[in-house]
Amino acid sequence: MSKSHRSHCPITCSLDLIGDRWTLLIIRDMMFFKKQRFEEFLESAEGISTNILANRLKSLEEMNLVEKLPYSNHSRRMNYQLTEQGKSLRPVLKAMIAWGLKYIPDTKIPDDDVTYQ
Amino acid sequence: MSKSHRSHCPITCSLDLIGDRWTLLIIRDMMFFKKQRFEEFLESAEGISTNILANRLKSLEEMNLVEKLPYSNHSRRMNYQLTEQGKSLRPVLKAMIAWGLKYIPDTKIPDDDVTYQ
DNA sequence: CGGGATCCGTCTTGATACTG
DNA sequence: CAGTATCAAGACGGATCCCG
Repeated sequence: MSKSHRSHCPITCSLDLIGDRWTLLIIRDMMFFKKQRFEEFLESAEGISTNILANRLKSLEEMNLVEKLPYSNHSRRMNYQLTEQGKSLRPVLKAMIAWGLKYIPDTKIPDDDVTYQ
Repeated sequence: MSKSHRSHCPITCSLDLIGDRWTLLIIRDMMFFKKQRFEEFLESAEGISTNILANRLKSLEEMNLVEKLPYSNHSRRMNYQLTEQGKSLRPVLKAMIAWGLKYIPDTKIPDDDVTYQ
């Protein structure tokens, strides 16, 4: 990710940026589950380890898909939030949700939840 | 890819199946560029190596996104074609194309071409 | 305590050479 | 032409440590 582009193809370039097993999961957490903190991503993203998470958050910042803001003046706590460019990935995630729900057995949206909107 | 699911989340599961740097590129070649043969994918998919291509094609077959058909009786040539399930990934690719074109500099659709439809 | 960095063993990926 | 074998490089998981 975030390496030099392999081509001018928008699919190839998109995959260069977000085509791994974790990046879109972190964006999902921010977009649909309103997660904002390191520890929340750790819990939510099915088994990501701390070094990988730190690495992906840094990449996402460098790609301007996410911005890192201090939680308050008196805490080291950080908030990670989607930028406009990050939010614009919603149609991509929605398309994947629709495809997954239709074609992958056992995928579902939790009924007690209004997520994925 | 094609390992056991990490969860019931349709995004996570979709990423388990197609969330790597090559799989969607091969599907792009079949869907938009009408490629069907091993060698065509090798040329088109910006530097994929033969073992990775063979591996991904096998995975795609096992996931029933692609089917492998003999080209003729008297040739070892194989044709790889999208199944209905594979074709149903079009909206995902279209969403990535739209995002890439809008947010990644230097991405473009070749003007002499009517691809990506 | 939150947010990482570092180290290490393992698993995955990939470039290259080779084969039917 | 369409792959397989080999082996090196890199990505990853988990534990541990660190720093404010």
